[in-house]
Amino acid sequence: MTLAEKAYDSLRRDIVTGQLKPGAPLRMAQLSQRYEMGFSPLREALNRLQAERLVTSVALKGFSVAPLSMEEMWDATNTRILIEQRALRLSIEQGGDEWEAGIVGSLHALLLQAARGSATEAEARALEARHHSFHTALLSACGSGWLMEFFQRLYVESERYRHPMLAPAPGEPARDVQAEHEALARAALARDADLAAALLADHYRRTAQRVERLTLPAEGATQGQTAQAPIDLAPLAP
Amino acid sequence: MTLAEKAYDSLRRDIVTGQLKPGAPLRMAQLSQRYEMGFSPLREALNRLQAERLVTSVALKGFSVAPLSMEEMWDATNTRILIEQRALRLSIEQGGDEWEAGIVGSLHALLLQAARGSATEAEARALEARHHSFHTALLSACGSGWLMEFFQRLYVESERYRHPMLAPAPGEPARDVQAEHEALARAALARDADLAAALLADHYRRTAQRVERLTLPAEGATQGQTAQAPIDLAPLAP
DNA sequence: GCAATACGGATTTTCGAAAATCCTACAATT
DNA sequence: AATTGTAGGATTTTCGAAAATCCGTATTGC
Repeated sequence: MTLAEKAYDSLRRDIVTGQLKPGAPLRMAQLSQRYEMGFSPLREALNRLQAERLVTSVALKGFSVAPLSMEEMWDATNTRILIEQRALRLSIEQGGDEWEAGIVGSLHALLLQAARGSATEAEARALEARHHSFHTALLSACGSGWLMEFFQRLYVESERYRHPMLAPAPGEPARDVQAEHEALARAALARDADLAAALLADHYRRTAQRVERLTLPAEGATQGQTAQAPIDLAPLAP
Repeated sequence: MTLAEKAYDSLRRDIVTGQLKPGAPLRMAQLSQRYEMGFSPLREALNRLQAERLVTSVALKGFSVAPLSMEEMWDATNTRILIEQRALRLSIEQGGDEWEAGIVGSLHALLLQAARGSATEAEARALEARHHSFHTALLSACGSGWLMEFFQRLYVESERYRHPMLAPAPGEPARDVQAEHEALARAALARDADLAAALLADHYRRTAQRVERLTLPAEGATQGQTAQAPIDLAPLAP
């Protein structure tokens, strides 16, 4: 694995997990220290991330972490629903035994990890990985490289919004996400395209609504870190 | 404009117009000579293009122009129809005076340039630019950054397939593309979403079918440049 | 007093060479 | 004869410094 690839992975993770805050400027000298490498591999990674809209850049003024906003989140979830409903319907039409096995297997792995909890950093990462695998498995038989690519793009985007929300929120009704995943898998395996599509849309809208509820109270905070803002989307240096 | 941006534009154009053939390896030394710049800006551009799937790369083995194929083309057109139908419907719902003016204006400019022909290189480029502007104007009121981004991605992709097809083909029924554009604009301005969506899908499917007809005869050609293959999708050095 | 301009430090961008890696052809061994 | 091992050249990747650019400050001119 080349340094540029390492840089890409590290930066990507740090952006998605919010270690690098939305809007934060990314100075070459800082990054060079933080990741212990020269400018070249970093620039390479930053350019790829820019093309994926995880970072923005202005010529001769450098890079910064792409900002987040509620409008953008809703745009992403709506587009996500469009893309994934299509991919899901295609998969339900065309999927064979392998597709079904992939769903059953990845759902099982997801449920195991969910039962195990996501207290530690490592557990949270494992849960996220299996969540991603499950959603990928659902759509994997759609036969469209473009749909899959757009799905991946939007998945990462949604991860940025979901991440601060992993810890159980105070005063939020509990939600059994894994039950939703199970229902979704069942509908897909039963080849009930309409039901599966509806469940999928619901799943994402529910998540978006929760993100919105947990974020808006913190939105008022202008700049200085307010004492107990549960989620922080404000631009702030790393 | 930085060198990296120049490199990006040049490479992008040369790939889209087929000057750099699909599958052709992109050696740093060659590119450095061709575009008269060092490695750094080229690498930067190549990484951005890789994220956009216009070039592929293997670690330590370098970059090459992304290949084309009929399956990929159909995938791109189908996905395009999904994305653009949604964006068009949203625009028809939400578009105001500015949106209408944009359509009328860009259509007018497109028709003027089309009447002027596309014999020279410069004319062809102008026509392409106005074609792009028109399709962008149609969707511009959708209010979704993600839909617009995916639209742009797929537009470029389709351009790669359409480009060899600019010259009128022998033995092909003439097609009045601009009439299709006019009908599309009329339906959109009349706020007839269903008709507009249907015309849009038709427009793209027709184009895809034409590309397929003009390409398949040349598909048999294995490697060596066959004498008169009208379109060449085969990997070949620049 | 205010605007415009020039300077200095900080930052990005680019270059050219060094380091690391890959591929090919050839030789040695089984 | 086939396979493995090995040098050589070609190519990519990375570094560190030089060049170019930007931003804030201070200075000059009106």
